[in-house]
Amino acid sequence: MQIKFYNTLTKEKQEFIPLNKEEITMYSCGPTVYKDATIGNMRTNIFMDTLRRTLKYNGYKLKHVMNITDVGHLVSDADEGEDKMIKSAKEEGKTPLEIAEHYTNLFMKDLERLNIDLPEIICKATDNIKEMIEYVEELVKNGYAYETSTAIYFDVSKLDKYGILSGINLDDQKAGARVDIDEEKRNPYDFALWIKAPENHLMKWESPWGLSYPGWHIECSTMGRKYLGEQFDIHTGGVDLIPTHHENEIAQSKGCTGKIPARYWMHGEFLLINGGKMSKSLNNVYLIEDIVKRGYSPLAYKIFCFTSHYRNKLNFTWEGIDVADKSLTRLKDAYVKHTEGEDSMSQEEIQNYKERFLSAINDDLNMPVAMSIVWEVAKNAKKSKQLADVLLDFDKVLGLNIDKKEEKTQDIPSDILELVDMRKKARDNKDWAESDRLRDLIKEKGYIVKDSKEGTTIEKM
RNA sequence: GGCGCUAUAGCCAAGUGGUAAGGCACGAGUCUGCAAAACUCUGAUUCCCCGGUUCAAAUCCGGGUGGCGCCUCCA
Repeated sequence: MQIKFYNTLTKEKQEFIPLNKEEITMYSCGPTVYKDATIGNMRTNIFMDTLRRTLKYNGYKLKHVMNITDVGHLVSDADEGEDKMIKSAKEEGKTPLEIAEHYTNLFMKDLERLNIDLPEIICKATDNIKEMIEYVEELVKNGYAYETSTAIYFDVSKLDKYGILSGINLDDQKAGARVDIDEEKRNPYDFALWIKAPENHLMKWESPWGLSYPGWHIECSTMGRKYLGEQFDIHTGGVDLIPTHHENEIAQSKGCTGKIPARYWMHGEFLLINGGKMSKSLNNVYLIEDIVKRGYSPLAYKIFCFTSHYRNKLNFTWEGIDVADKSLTRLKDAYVKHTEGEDSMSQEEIQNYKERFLSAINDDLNMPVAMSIVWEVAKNAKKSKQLADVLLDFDKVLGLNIDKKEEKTQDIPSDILELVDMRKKARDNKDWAESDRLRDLIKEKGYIVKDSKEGTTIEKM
C-alpha cells in the first residue's frame, strides 16, 4: 500500500518512495545530554518510534541513525564560550564526560520505558571529531567558509538559496534584532562551523585552527554523511529545529556535497503544558519519571500522544494522562477478553480492520484514526482469539505492550493484605459497617479493593 | 517586523466538497449488601464570526476575531 508523508521541504503530503527499497535510510536528531530529557523531547521520540514501526510494518528494513550530542552548545550567542555541557558539569561537580554518560543513560532508560524501537546506529558527537574537522575543511576548500578571530563561519550568501526549509527570506530579517551583531561576520545569518576555544574551555580538540570545538550543526551533517551517505531518505526532528539547525544542516551539505541531505524532512510538533510552553521559569517541565512517580504507566504517555496527530500541538495536562492511563488499562483488559473468547470472525472482517489500520498509519502516521480502529476491534461485541491476534498485530506499530499485564497487582504490603482478609471475614458475616470501614482504611493507605463474582482483587491506586 | 500553526460536544481529538471517527467525563441501565471496577446504551440539526462559490461546504475562496509557536541550540 502507498505510504504518504508530509514533507517540510515541499510543504505537502507526498508519496514516500525510498531511494533503495531494500533498505530505508533515516537520520534523527537525538538528545543533548547535559540535562534531563523532558516529556516534550519524548513526544518527538515517540513520533520517531511510530515512524520506524510503520515502515517496518510495511515490510521495509531500516538503517536509522540517531546522534547523541555530547558536546555542549553555547548558552547563547552573547556568551563568550562557556557551553551548556561545561556549565552543567561545573554545577554538578562532574567532568563533562560524566555528565554526558549520566544523561545518556537516563535518556536510554526513558526510551526503554516507552518501548521505543531503537535506531540501528546511535553515535556520539565526540567520537566523530576527526570527521567533523574534515567536513569543515571541505567547506573551506569549496569556498563556503571563512575564518574570523573567533571561529570558522559558513557564508550563507555563497549558497544559491538559504532558507528553503523554513521559508525565511533573508532580506526580511532584521539583523541583530535580538542578538548583538558580530562585526566579523559577513552576513547576519552566517553561523559557526567550528569555534576557537578560549583558554579555560574544557572540551576542545586539536585542529587546523588550533584548540577548538565543533559548531552547532556540523555533527549532524558529518554523521549523516558518514553512516548514510550524501543523500538519504528521511530526516526527523522537532519543529524547533526547522529554522536554524536543519536549515544550517542543509546549507552545510549543499556546500560540501551539493546535495540536500534528506529527501523527506519530517518534524514533530511541540507538546504544550496547560496550553502554553514548557519552561523552567513556569516550573512546568515534566519528565517521564514524574509520570511514573504519580503512579501512571509510562506507556500511558505514549497512548496519550496517539490521541493527537504528530504535526499538531498537543496539550499536556495531568487529567489527560489520567484519561490515557485508564484507556490503556481498558485496552489491555479488552485484549485479555478476546484471548479467552470463543467466537469466530470472518476473514473479511479481519481483513477490513487490518486494511483500515494500515491506511491510517500510512496516511502520514494518522494515529488518532488508527486508534479508533484499535478501539473498534477491542470493543467488538464478539470475543475472539482472532481479534486478540489483530490487536497484537497492531501493537507492532503501537508498541503499547497490549499483551503484557500491568504490574500494579504486585508488591501489596502484608499489612494491606491483612486488612483485605479482615474485610473478607466481615463480609462473610454480613457485617457491612465493618466491611466498609476497612475498605475506607485500605483506601486511605493507597489501595483499592474491587469485588467481583470471582472474588476480591486489590490494586495500588 | 518576519515565518508558521490552529479554532469541531464538558475535556482531548479525527475528518479537507456529499451530509460530524475515536478516547475520557456526564447521564441511564446490568452487576453489587452498598460502592468501586467492569459491561451495555446515550451525546454536536452542527463544526469561531461574516460574506461568497456550489445541486451540495466543518471542508473551497475573501474578510474579520481569538489562541499558540518560532525567528534566543528548546524536541
